[in-house]
Amino acid sequence: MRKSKRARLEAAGWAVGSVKEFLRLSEADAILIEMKLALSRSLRDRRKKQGLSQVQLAERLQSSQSRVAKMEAGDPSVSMDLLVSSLLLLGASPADLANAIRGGEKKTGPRAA
Amino acid sequence: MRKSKRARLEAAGWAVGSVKEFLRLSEADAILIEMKLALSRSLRDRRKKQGLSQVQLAERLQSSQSRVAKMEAGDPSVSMDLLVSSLLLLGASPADLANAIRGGEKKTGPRAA
DNA sequence: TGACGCCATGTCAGATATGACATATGATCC
DNA sequence: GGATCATATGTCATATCTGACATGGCGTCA
Repeated sequence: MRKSKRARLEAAGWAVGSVKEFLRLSEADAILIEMKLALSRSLRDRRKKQGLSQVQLAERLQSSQSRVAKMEAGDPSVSMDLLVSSLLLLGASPADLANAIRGGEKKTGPRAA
Repeated sequence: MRKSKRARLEAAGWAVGSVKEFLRLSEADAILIEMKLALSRSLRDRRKKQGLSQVQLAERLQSSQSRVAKMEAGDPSVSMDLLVSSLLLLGASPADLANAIRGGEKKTGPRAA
C-alpha cells in the first residue's frame, strides 16, 4: 500500500489503536523517508565521485535518466530496493549502506566540496 | 525489473560490458539478497522478543499473516521497503537497521537461545 | 543566435509487490 | 479422536513501481 496507509487509517474511523499507535506509525513513516533521502544523497555522491552523468549511470543500471533523476530527487515513486541495488552496483558495500542509513551524513571526505 | 534483469542481459546477447560488469551485477544481486535475509531474521527476532504471533504483528502492520510469514521466510516477493517499515514499526531504530544490514548477526543477547 | 550536454518533471504501458483468502502442516491440550 | 493455535504456501485482484519516452530549463561554447 505504501502511500495509502494513512488514508486507510483515516477512512477506518480510527479503530487502529488510537493515538499512541498513530504516533508510532507516523514516526516510522518519517524515519523511512529520511532513510530513503539519505540513500538518495549517497547515490548522487557516488555517481559524481565516479564522474558519471545520469545518462551513463542509467546505462549501467539498465534504467533511464529520468529514473536516476527521480532516485536522486527522493521521488516517492522510487523504492528502497532500487536505491540499494543501484548503490551496490556503484560499488557500495553493506557497511557503506549502513553508514548512509545511520546518520545520513558523509564520513570519507572531510573537507567536503 | 528485479528478477528479469539477468534474463534481459542474456537476451541482449551480451552488449552490456562483459564479464567484469556481469560479475558486478551478480555480486550486487547476491549482496542485496543477503541484506534482505538479514532483515528477515531481524524481523522474526523482534517479533518473538515482543511475544507477538504473526497474526498479531500482521494486525499492527495492517497486513496479513501470510505476508508476515513470507517476510520472515525471505520470500522474493517481499520488498525491502516492507521489511524496513515493518521493523521500524516494531520499534527498530535506523542504527538497529544499520547493524542488521552490516553483519547480519545479532549483538544484544550474548547467550543466544 | 543555435547546438549540445546535463538534469528535472510528467505520463503511461507493462512489470512487481501487496493484502486477503484458502488451505496445509505441526504442536499442544482435553 | 477432535479442537485450537502458530506458521507455511499458493493464488489472485488490485495497488504500486519501473523503464521508456517526451519535453523544458539551464549553462556553455562557438
